[in-house]
Amino acid sequence: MDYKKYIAEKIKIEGVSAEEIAGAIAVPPNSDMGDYALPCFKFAKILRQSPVAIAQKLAAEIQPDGVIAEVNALNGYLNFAIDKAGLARQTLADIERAGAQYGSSQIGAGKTVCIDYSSVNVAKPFHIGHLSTTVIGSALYKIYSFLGYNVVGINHLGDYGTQFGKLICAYKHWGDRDEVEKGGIHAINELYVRFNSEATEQMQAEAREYFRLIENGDREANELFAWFKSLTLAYVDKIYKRLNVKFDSYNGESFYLDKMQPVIDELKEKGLLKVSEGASVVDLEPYGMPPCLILRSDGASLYATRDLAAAYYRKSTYGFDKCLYVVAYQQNLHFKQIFKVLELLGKDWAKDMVHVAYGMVSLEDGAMSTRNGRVVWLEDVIEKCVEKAYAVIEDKNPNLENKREIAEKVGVGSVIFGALYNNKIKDIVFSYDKVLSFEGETGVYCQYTCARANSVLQKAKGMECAVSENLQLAPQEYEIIKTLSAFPEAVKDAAEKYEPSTIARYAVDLAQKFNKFYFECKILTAEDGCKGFRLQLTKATLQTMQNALALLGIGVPEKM
RNA sequence: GCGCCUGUAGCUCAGCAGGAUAGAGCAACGGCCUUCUAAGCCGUGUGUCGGGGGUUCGAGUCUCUCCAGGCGCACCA
Repeated sequence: MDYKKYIAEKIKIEGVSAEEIAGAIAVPPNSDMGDYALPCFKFAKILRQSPVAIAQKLAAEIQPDGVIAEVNALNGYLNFAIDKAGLARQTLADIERAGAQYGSSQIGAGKTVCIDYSSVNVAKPFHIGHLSTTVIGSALYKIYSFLGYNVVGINHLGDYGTQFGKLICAYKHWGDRDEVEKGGIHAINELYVRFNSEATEQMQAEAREYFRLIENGDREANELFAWFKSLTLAYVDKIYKRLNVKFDSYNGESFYLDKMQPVIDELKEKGLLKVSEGASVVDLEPYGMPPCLILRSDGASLYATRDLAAAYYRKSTYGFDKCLYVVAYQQNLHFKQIFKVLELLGKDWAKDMVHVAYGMVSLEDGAMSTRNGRVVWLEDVIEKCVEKAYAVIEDKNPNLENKREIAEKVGVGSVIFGALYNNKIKDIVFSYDKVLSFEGETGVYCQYTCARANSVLQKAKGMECAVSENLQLAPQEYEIIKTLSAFPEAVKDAAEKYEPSTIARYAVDLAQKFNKFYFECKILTAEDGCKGFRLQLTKATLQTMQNALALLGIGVPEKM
């Protein structure tokens, strides 16, 4: 139920619509002032009365009913307290009925969203710099699906470029089939790194030739390249499985090679393509941007060309209503240019393209650098977190069954949660101290809260679960109810802002409120009617927490 | 130089399309396990919300300007 709307309809102010009033309604800073408030200051001019007088007058006009329990005027604010027991019954019933679907909706029914995320490069192992795009994109995938959208997850593979000529060259000189087969992506990456530090002029020339061979369909070169690609995919797939991430398409850059010409032709037809300094560009000067490079002076395509072709393909194949690119903010300009070019091409769907930009990851001693070996591999981070989780279980709960399985959920959850907890635009300085911290505002804290709730519910099996007729809510209970009832809104908010951290923050908030309740109100030893309510409250909290964490790709162990 | 982003407690960050005394976690110190998992709970302290103008009844939130940091700005992706 939309309380703001309900309250707004009760308030009559001449010349002000119910919608405007609903929009003005805020939440008081302190819950003992009420649940909703209408500041009356802006009506003072229209009504030619003081805000204090307006609030008092309105308070006298509104009769409490089954929904609004109390109306008060205070310092120019009109405060509303809603019927707590009513909200509690409604919320618990909603959660009971919807279960794992609580918080979902059908607002996206019939609409399609494409999300481009993770987009790994062939032959490059995952490092922590790839974590943000992967988990943010994945969370958005789950959030939009939850809201009823048809979602297409796209891993826009970096599988085209001169670096693959270098890679083949390096392999031909120094590589060994068995070693690469055994070492997988790290072995390939070593070859590439070695090429960059040791390659002679002669080899550089060879590399260019190999790249040309790939492009011209040479069998051996393409077989080698396909092999490197499959090794890469096998490697990332393992990580994706652990992180609960999936894709519907792995169409990468090379997929669009034969799809660029129509775009280039159209740019020419529409007179958008100009030759400048030998290259073909779209002039964006009138829009305050540098030109968008479409073809190099040697005629080769560029990043932008392939991205335009990909946008065309996605629009025609999926008919998206929205197309998201989860890519770091370094590429702000690139996407602004691409979107502008689409607009100039007359594509009205250019407005549906969104660059979901996020901050950069660096290390405490500066930027990451594969060359200097200053990298933190994602698999190492995950492994360390899982090990730490296992050690903590060994220490605190050594008799648990499935310790490995639980440690996996806790460790992986911790990695994901850490990457999603702050606003995505913030830069991150990676530190093991931080990811390995399992206290406070962490994923582990949320999971632990669930384990507590689960444990109570286990012990309550077979107990009477009825809620008493004259339900009186303790403040701690009401705080939880309010938070639970706000979950659907939090999900929508996260989707609108492309901001999964909203969900992560929500989960911590709910956990904090539950833990306070858990500590201050006994559940199992409460009186019958009260106990029934508290058990349902516990169950609803657990369910909502599971739903929230699931949207982030985080699992919840029953015990830990 | 131009453009975009960031600047809130010692540290890491929240702050709902401006609203009532600015909040969490970490770190520090002090309490709480013979009673529902102490990966927890409670308490103590700190803020020129980067600086300065402006709009407004009201600005951390909007606007202008300055400062600091990050990123980007033609043939890489």
